[in-house]
Amino acid sequence: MAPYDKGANSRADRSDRARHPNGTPAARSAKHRGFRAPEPTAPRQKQRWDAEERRARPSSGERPNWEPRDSRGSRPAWEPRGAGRPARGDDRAPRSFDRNDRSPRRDDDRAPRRDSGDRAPRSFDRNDRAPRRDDDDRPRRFDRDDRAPRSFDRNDRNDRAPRRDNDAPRSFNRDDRAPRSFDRNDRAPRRDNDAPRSFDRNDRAPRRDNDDRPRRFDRDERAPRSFDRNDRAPRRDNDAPRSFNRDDRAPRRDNDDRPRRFDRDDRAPRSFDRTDRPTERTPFVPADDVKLEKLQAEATIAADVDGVTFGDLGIGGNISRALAELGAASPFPIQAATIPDVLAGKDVLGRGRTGSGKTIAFGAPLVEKLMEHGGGTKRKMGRAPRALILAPTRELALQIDRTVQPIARSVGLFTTQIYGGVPYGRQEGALERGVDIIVGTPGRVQDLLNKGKLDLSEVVISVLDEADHMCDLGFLEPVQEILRATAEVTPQGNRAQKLLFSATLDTQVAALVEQFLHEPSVHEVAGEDQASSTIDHRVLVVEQRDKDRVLEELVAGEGKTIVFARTRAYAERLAEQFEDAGIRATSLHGDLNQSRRTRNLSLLTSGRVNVLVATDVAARGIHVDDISLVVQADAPDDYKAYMHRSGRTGRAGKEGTVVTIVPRSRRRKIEGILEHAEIEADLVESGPGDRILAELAAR
DNA sequence: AAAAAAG
Repeated sequence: MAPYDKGANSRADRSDRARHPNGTPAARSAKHRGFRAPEPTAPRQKQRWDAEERRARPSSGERPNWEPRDSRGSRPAWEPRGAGRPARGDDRAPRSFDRNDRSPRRDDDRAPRRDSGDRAPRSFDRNDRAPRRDDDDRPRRFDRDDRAPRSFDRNDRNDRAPRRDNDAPRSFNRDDRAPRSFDRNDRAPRRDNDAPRSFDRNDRAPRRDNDDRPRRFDRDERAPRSFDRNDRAPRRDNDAPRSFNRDDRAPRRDNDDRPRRFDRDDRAPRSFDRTDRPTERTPFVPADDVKLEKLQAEATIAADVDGVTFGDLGIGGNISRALAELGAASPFPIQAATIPDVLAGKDVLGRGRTGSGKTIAFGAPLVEKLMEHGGGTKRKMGRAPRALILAPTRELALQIDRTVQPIARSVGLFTTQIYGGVPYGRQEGALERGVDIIVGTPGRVQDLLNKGKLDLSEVVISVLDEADHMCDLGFLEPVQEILRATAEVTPQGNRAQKLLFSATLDTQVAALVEQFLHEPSVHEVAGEDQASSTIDHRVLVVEQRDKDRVLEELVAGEGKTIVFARTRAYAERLAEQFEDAGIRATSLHGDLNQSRRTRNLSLLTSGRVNVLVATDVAARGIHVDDISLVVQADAPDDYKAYMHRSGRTGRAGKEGTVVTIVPRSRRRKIEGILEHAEIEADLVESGPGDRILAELAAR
């Protein structure tokens, strides 16, 4: 579709549906995007500002579409903006499409993040960068934050009893590990840095407690690991194997905590699993009896990375500076854990929730690696790409490119997005001109591959984000075909690399691992579980006939809310119902054309609407700052879905609430999911008008 | 069973 261009968009949009009544103007106006800079300081004000601006402006471009969705929509004032996009800043949006999409991105979001300060700077850059997409960058920062929280608590956990967990896949228990931190210091030598390391990390995030929770039980168990650790002093683990015995984890939580700490150090020792890592590296053992779920992995504790710099990990100066601009001044645990192995040419499995720095964990070393072996072909017209990054949704692919592109550009490499729903022209043109890194979704990549427009024979590094999801029916075959089309060895004769990342990486990836990976190292970050977090989980048992009214009361609050529905039709219906009720809401699902999807997501990130009703297309990886409430209008299919959906809130150590609505008949199912996810939540019967609804909505 | 991913 024409959608691309802005102008086009507008037209397209209308056609799409007029659904959105909001009337919104699209004007995200520059401000948002452009603005990012300000963020730190006073984000909110800006938003308001935006709103005003929007109203003021006529919309030129974008928004036109919106128009009032149907009649009904008389949109509240807010929407009226219709602003168009003016040039500049926001404008970015206009730019390309893709970009645009991105637009939504972040800026806004990020802003909040931590250091604002830092970011600020970037902002400017952005402009310059223009070319690139820049935006992306920023986002990262945030991520960082999120993670942070973890830390300390850990110890506490010990007490907790051993959870069971195991079962569950959760495997990761990250949390548990939490403890780590501090210890680290003790450890002394640790990497060089150690000294330095300090806790900064901590700062980041205080990690949250979360950890704790989950961890609870297990922790203890894990303890064992520890031992070894000590020995290791030097850590860095890399070598050492971060230890992880994920398996151990099983118990997950608990253990972690405590142990972790030690472990870290020890880890090395630990060995069992990983231990060797390098050497031994246990072959990823999938399954076996235990479900793979728990892949064993070496765990990295936040403390371990204190004081470590990207340079220490082997990342060059240009890339390190690009990362700093993105807000990643120093590596997060998952990055410190995987970067060395990726640079060493190994296949890597990384478990880390999005926003925990996963994108940089594979993006930075990928670019560094390309520089190494790539050399000469750089910038040659028509050169074939040498790296490929696949994601399950277009929005996630765009988000990843926003981060990877600036990193690549810092060393003269180019990325291009290859995803569906948009015209082929731009993508084919980029391929003809020659690019170094492809970031996209399976469908379009496979399409261009079969059309002979995309040559993957020189791809020596392939990344699968949300890898477990990429192994689902429907995704697996295209992914296998794509990976088969990539190179087996590098020009230097080394094995081409495959990197698999996901917050819920489990044995589901066994098929791909066995077919395409060679002795992969497995990494995870202790105490980083999704479960762990500052998220308050609630389950409301509601009569089917009262469901819609209950939902309306829940989303009536001021905070940003994402409502997950099982089907596209229900998501659309709820969005319309909310709008009719005077609530600024929009939707995101596969029935919308890409320009609309991009726009609607940006409406939420920019604050033009505070309720987004989506299908699971928005469950994984999407970063939107400050989501205070996640409502599951329909219970998730499994614990993974629960973890990914709930992970949209509680980021950066902020408070977050997840409310799941279930009919009485689904009580058992949701209880099973919560247990599997190692999340504790009380089930409460509720109905329209209950005070609890207003209380949850007010957060 | 649904959703996502090519059109």
